Amino acid sequence: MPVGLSKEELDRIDYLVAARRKIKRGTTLFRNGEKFTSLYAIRTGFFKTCVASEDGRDQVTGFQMAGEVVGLDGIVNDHHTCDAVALEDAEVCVMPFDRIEELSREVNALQHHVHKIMSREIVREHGVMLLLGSMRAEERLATFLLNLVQRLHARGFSQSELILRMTREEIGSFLGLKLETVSRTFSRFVEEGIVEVKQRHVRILNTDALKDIVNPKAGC
Amino acid sequence: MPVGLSKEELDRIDYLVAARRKIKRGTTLFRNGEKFTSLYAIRTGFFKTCVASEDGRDQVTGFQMAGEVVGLDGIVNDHHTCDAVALEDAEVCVMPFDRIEELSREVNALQHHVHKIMSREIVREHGVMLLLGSMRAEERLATFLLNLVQRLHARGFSQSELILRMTREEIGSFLGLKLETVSRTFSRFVEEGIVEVKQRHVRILNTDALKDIVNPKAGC
DNA sequence: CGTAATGTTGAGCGCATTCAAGCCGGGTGG
DNA sequence: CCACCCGGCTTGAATGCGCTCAACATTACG
Repeated sequence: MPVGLSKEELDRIDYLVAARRKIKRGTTLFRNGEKFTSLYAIRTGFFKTCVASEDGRDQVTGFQMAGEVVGLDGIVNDHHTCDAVALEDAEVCVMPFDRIEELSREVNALQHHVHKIMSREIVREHGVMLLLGSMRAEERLATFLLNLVQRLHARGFSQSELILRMTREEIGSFLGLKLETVSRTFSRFVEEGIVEVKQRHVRILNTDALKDIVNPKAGC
Repeated sequence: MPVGLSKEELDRIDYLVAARRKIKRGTTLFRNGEKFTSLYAIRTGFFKTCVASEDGRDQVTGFQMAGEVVGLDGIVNDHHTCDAVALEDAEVCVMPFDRIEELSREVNALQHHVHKIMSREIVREHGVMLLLGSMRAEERLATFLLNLVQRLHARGFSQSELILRMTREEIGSFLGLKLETVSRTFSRFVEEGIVEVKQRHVRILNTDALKDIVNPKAGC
C-alpha cells in the first residue's frame, strides 16, 4: 500500500493481514449490524456497499474494486452500518483494526496512509452527493461510466471498454435513478453513438462526448 | 473531546490547539484549493461545507455546529476540496494535523478518537446519500429537521424549537431540492399543523408526524 | 427610509417515475 | 438438442413530482 518504506517496515505491514478470505459472488463480506473487527483490502473481485432505510429501501453507496478498502463505516460504533456484497467471486485481506492502530503508532507512513484512505472516502462521497443533488440522469450515468473506466484504466484495463459487474438496478440505486431510467439513458447514449452496449459489456466510442455531458462548457 | 483521560494526557491534548480563530459570518474558514494544515473544532457558531462542480453549480455537503470537526477533506491531497463558510459569527480551535498525528501515536485514546470522527463522517454521508438517492421532498425536509433538532437538543437546546441559520437555498442545495420546493414543503407542513414557521424560526408541533413522514410504517 | 436579499406563492412544463408488456440470454431438464 | 423458464433488460404510454419562470411579500441592513 504505502510506498517508500524500509524493508523492516514492510515486513511489519505484513503483520496487518491476519488472513485472506474468499467471498463467493452474491454473498456478503460483512453486513449491517455485525460487529466490526477489521478493515478489508480487496485483492480481487468487485463489491458493492449499501445502506438500508428502516422501511426496506436501500441505497448503494459505492462500488469497490481491487486495491480499495472497505469497512471504514464500522469504526465509529464498533458495528457495521452497511452491507458489503461481492458482485463477483472475490478475495480480500483481513486486517484487524486493532493491529492497524497498533502499528500506526510506530510506522508514521502507515498512520498517514490510514488517514488518507479515510479522507479519500469522505471526498469521494462529496462527489457522489454532488451527483445525487444536482445532476440530471445523463450527467449521472456519464459521470459513473467515466469514473469506472478511469479506475479500471489505473489497474491496467482498457480506457474504452468495460464489463459492468452490477445490474441496472444497482447502478440506478447508486445514481438515484430507477433501473428503467438507467436503461433508457444507455439507449440514448447508443443512439447518439457515444457508446456501444451489449448487456453488461460497454464500449466507449466517444469519451469527449461523455465528458461534455458531465461538464458542458466546451460546447458553449 | 475524548473522555476518561489522565490529567497528563489532557494537558497534552491542549497542545493540539495551536490557536483559536474567529470567523465572521459569511466568510470562509477554508476554501477549495487552499493548502491543508489543520482540522478545526467548532467552539461556537454554525458552518456549512460545500463542494463546487466545474461548471459553477455547488452542493452543500453538510451543516456543522459546536463540537463538530471540519477539514477532514483536506488530508488526502494536502489541499482542501471544499469550502467551509460560517453562517454566523463563529470561533474554532485550530488543530495542526501534524500535531494530531504526532500525539495520536502516543495517546491511544486520541488515536481512536480521530478514527471515530472520520468514520462518523463517512457514516453520516451514507445517510445523506440515502436521502438524496431515494427520498421525496417531504421526507428529505422532515429528515433534515429531525436531524437538526436532535443535534441541537444534544447541546442543551429545545427539542421542538430551532432557528435555521441557513437560507432556503442552502437547505435546498443540501437536500437536492430547489429553494421554491423547500419553501412549498414548509408551507405544506404548516398547513398540516406539523410545524410553525416564521421565516427562520421553526417550532415543531408534532414530532411523530415528522417521523411518520420519514418512516411511514406506523401508519400502515 | 430605500434598496437588496430572502422568502412565498402561482401556473405551466418537463424529466424521471410508474405501470405494463415484451425481449433476450443463459441455464436446466426432458 | 431443443423447449422451457427465469432473471435481467428494454421499450412504450401515462402520470406526477419537482422545476422553471414570474410576480409579489417580507425582512434585513446600510
